[in-house]
Amino acid sequence: MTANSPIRMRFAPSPTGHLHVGNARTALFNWLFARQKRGAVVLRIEDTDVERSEARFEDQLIDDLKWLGLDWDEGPDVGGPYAPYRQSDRLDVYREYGERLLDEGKAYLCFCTEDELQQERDRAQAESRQQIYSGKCRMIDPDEAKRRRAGGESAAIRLRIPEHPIRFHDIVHGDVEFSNEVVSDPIILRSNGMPVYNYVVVIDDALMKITHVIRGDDHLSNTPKQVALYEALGWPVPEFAHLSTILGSDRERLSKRHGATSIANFRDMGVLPEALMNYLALLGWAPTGGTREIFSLEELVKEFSLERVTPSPAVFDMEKLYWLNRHYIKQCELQRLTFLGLEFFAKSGVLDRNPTSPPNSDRTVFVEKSLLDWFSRVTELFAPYVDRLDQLPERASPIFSYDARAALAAPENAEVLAWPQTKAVLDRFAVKVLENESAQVGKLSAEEFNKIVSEVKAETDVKGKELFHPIRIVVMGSHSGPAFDKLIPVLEEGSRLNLPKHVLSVRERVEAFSKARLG
RNA sequence: GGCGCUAUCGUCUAGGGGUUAGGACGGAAGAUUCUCAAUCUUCAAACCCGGGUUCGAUUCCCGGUAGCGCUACCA
Repeated sequence: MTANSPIRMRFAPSPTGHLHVGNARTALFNWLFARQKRGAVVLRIEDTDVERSEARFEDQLIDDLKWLGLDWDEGPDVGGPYAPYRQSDRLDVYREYGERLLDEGKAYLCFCTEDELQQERDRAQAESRQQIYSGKCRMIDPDEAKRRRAGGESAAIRLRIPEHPIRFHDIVHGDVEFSNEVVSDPIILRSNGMPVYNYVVVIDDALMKITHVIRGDDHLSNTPKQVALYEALGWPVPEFAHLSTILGSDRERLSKRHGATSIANFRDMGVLPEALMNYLALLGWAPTGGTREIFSLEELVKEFSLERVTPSPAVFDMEKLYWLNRHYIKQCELQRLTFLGLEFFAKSGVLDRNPTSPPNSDRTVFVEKSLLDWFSRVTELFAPYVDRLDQLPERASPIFSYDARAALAAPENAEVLAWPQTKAVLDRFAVKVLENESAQVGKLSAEEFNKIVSEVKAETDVKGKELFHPIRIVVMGSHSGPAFDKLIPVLEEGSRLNLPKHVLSVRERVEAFSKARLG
């Protein structure tokens, strides 16, 4: 690796589903390193596994990556000097180099059948020996082998592993050495002509001039095979950085069993991309000093360092992600938060999706200005209370579904309702609201409401929570909730809007409550 | 089984031959608020085990143990 060659990184997911958090972290670290070093980022689609790869997953992957705020300089969607960037479009290249290795004697044809190989492995297993390929076909004369292949015998191409230990450097793990005794001659091209992962990565990384390979440490044990390939081809070996595994709370590899693991899951839960990225950066990396926790993508680009990446596996902690998400929700510009929240309100049914909205825009809800303004105030009111945006409709439910009977019956309200002063407060409050002219038309202002409260206070001589709790139960159905100043106007305006389900005004709430209370 | 990687509070981590082993999430307590949340303050909580090396190891070395990974004509 020449020291002054431009830094080139790659992110190489398989299109087998939505982007997983582990892969997202790998993508992030690659991206951070590249952007910091002013290097290039390549997106390459590894679809040599025909069984599991699907074209539509490629689009999902790209959407997920973009949602996270990542971008790339070369890739199947944007092109670039080393195109194509999809492995299924590069099969000729792999075959060409396979033949070259064969001609140079660095690789050989293997005629063993899968059954034979399986038996070999079983025997090795039974005798508790190393399960490596016996090398049976290593000695076949190359010319004879070619004749057999030409004659129709099916053959795979295997790389010859050299007779010396294989060493390489890893930025996070240091020097790593594998004895050649324990690494099998790997198949690089299957008998059906399809290349194998450990081979194509090397060909592609080398041809695409990748200088630093950052990937999950599940590839660490594969690296010696790859290093042997670079050497066989006479190509420079890149720098490696193997990132630790992300574990679930049971210390097992994070999987669907652990709940949300794909980027799409987090997006659908209303986790902000900046929160996810910040969290992922902290999984395995810490800044100098180790005390700062909040980082934007731009700040990470400045601070990030591969040398400071921890080699030990990390347990994914949802609570800490939520903490960051709460932080970013509070930071979030209200307009953006409102649009994000609208999705979830629409999903919960308190808001109609505009039937005239374009068919492919199910992630965007179109609403008229008055509705938008009102929802932005609802969002402002309740967003500080949620871990994730999908909890917004639930938190805001006192606005949308008011149930006087339930409020009277709720065990958590029982104590407040039983206070001796409560009856007087309730009575006076009801009278005041009902006789208020603004309240009659759903236009009670915060000021007028406060005036009513002070009058109730003066007339009943009840103050503090003995005063506020009963009133809050009437208005919200619960003795805890947001401040009245902001809540009252939201209720009043909501009652005048054309929503799928009518929002009750303060007066309507008082009427319903009195009716339920007094029979 | 073989090989490899890893090992600091419950979790993410800082640190590093001599420290009161630091921060954050979560937990507990208190302050504040009409309430909840938020906020602020305080508290509890860790160097896997055993051998070396050393005046001194949590830190360096070796071994053990445990977890994870690889051991495919998967990626």
